[in-house]
Parts: sequence; structure tokens; C-alpha cells
Amino acid sequence: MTDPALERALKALASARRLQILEWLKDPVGHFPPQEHGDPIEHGACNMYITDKLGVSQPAASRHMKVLLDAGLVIATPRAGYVYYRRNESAIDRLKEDVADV
Amino acid sequence: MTDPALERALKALASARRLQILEWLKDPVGHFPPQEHGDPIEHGACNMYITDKLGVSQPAASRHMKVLLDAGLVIATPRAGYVYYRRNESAIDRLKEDVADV
DNA sequence: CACCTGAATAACGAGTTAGTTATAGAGATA
DNA sequence: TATCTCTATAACTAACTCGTTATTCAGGTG
Repeated sequence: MTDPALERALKALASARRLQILEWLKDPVGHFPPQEHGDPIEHGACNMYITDKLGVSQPAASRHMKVLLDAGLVIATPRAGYVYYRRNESAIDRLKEDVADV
Repeated sequence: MTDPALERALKALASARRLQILEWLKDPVGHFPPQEHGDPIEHGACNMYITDKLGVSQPAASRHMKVLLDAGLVIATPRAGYVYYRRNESAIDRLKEDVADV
């Protein structure tokens, strides 16, 4: 019947906070301070900056990132004690195709 | 920031039941029994048939339809004591465009 | 007008989400 | 090894979702 992965991805999207995060991750350099360790283009934005910008507690931000991660919409790269997040464009494209069939 | 209408539409979509309903409404004639009063093409499917096919209680089905209606994704037509539902294709298309920008 | 039927609402319970603070865990550095 | 910092998890609360049954509302029919 309906793909459970699609439902999970839609639930992940159906949040202003998480839509905002994905929007920021389109352009990490433009939306976050310069970061020393991870390349913002290759590995994405540092989780600390995302947390700060979200304006919620660190655990709340952590859970939002986990929802996006579990839905496959972002990719996490741990590096030098930090975690960097970037968009999973192929998964996002797949979701867009599925929505286009609605 | 993020459009509240987009969030509402995504929340409406993020349900296997409601995705299923929208799928059925693509082809009312193919998915529901013939109905005497409302033209299935013009006005959509009779709410009773949707309720039956969903396999949940009448109030549960009623709430699902209300979520879709409040999100603007379907159009309701009361007629001869029944309510007929059809897809709001222009709203659905708008949603698809918004998702394409994610 | 009275009745009948379909749809909507009320009221409840279980499960989930989203926030909090506090704590544990893991990795890098000194 | 010891420490320090960032991330993840635990525990709790408030609010929302989704199902139920019971009831009310409203239109159409006799």
C-alpha cells in the first residue's frame, strides 16, 4: 500500500523547525559562521551552529537532527569531536518524486 | 519564515490513511461503488464509501476528511444529505511546487 | 410536523511529539 | 591516563494525534 518510508519522510518534513534546518543546509557558508574542522561544502554545517541558530535546547536540537537522519534526509559526519550535517540530496529528490505522484 | 500553510499541508499528507484517500480520489469511479446522487467525476466520492473503505469508525473517518479539508487538499460538496469529496488539484499542485523547493 | 439517516462533535484513553533539565557516553587533547 | 567538550540519552511534562463509543446536529423524506 503506502510506502512507510514515504510516510516517515513526510512526517520528518512536516515541521517548521526541520524545514528551516533543511533550508539552512542548502547554503551552510551563507547561514553559519566559518568552521575550522569540517569543510562546510563537503561535510555540511557543524551541529553546534545548527543548535545555536535553532534556539532550542541542545537535546531538542539533537532529536530534530535524529528525525531527519532516521528519515534519510540528511547525512551525518562525525569529525574531530563535532558532528557535521549535510542534505542527502538524492533522498530528498526521491521524496520529491514521491510527492509529485500524490 | 516557513509558511504555516505548507506545514499544515505536509502534516495532512504525513499519514498513510490520508495518502490512501487522496489516491482513491484520483479515480472515484474505479475505487468506489456507483453512486446515484453526486456525479463522481464532478463532485467526487461519497463520504460513506470512503468511510467504509477506510475501515475505521465513522468519526475517525470524518476527522481524517476534516484534516484534508482544513489543509485545503480536498473540496467538499454536500448534496442530498450526503457529502462528496474530490481532490483540490490546484492546491495539491501548489503543495508539490513547495515541496520541489525543499 | 415527525422521523430517519448521515455527518459532526464530545469525551475518553493510548501513544507520540516536542520541549525542558540532568546525566551519561565518547572522542580529542593535554 | 585524566580531563574537557560535544553529543546522545533518560526522565519528566504538556500538548497533540488517532482510535474508540455515545450523542448531537442538520437535511431530506414521509
